[in-house]
Amino acid sequence: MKRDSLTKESWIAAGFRALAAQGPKGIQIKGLAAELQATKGSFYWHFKDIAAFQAAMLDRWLDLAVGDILSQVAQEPDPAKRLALLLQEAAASAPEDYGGQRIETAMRAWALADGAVGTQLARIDQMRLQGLSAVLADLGHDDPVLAQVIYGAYLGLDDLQSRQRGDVAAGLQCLLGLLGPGARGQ
Amino acid sequence: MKRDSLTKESWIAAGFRALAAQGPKGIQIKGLAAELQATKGSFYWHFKDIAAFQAAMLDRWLDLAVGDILSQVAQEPDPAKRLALLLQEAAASAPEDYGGQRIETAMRAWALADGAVGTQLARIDQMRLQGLSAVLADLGHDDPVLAQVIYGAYLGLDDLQSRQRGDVAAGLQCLLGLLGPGARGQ
DNA sequence: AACTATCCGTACCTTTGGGTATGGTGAAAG
DNA sequence: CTTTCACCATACCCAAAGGTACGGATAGTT
Repeated sequence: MKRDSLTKESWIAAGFRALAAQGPKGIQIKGLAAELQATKGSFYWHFKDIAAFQAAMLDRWLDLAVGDILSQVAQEPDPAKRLALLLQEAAASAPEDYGGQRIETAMRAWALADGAVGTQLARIDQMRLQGLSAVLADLGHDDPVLAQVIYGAYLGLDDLQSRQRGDVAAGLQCLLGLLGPGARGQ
Repeated sequence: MKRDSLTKESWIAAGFRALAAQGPKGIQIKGLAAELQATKGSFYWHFKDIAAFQAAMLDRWLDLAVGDILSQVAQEPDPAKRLALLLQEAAASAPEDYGGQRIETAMRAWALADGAVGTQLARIDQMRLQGLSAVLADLGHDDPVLAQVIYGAYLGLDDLQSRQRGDVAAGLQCLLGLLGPGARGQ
């Protein structure tokens, strides 16, 4: 292998960075190549076309978004601490090389304009909701809508506070306070 | 005036419809002209260029998103009913000619990729949050974060449930239930 | 009837981005 | 030293989209 050769991962990471910075229109070969100081020749060596590249990004995204978070959380014995750990892990953003904090919102925006992205997003949301529902059930909350409310509030707060003042942690703390003393695992 | 002549509003409405259906990339002259059964000649008669068209959409959007909703809500004497009325008006989607239910999410996605849209969205969010905060203050909730939580939950639920099962109304009902009996104005 | 302003269709230019073909370069194997 | 293969640069084609110039059609005006 040559010393300075790029990998699929290099291109995928650049794709996430461009998506986070410029939206879906940022995912274009010439732009990514410029940032990687390469040309389209390299891109078409690693990927058949743009569609294949997008599919690779979606595969990678599932790892970044869910990964082994849920299994890690499941190992925490105390239900209340499980909830806190879950929300903490959810707030942990992707690595800076992969778009950092803004990648979550950017992917959700991309999902609106592309069916394949939407399908993958539906899978990820469903996994997260299932994990959150399980934790809430252990805390005695059996309303299936509650998980959607908490997760939805997290998503909405993240979107809101990218333009308004405030921080997501305080919002979630406020919401958990409404659930009663039993849920505040600290 | 000729009998079948298009107006600025015709193009703007078509722009919102295309945005709601295909995302920001749907806003392109040829496509809009095809739906209006016209050509680019008409577009460039009504608008200087794409940037001017986008600016006109943003102006129109502020009317659609806020309009006289807040002043209408302010005329309701009962604070609890004010909250219910506010959330009800928020759930009322834009006219179908202007993208209907999906336009809100589509605009928020567009805001991520375009600074001017983001600025206008910040204005709209700020007006809505101020109105919601005022109603909540009348109900005795003085936590300034609470308005962000409720509004954020509404936004997040709307996004979530476009791909998952559930309805926004049930989610908001669940959230308001946590606020205590005083807030359930029905 | 002639004139004018409004409104829009058509033809054309230019840029941009996806995609392909092909040749070149360095590292490692023989 | 030569061959091979992984990796990439260059040049080119093509389709699509923004933008411009100009002419034609229609309604109202004088």
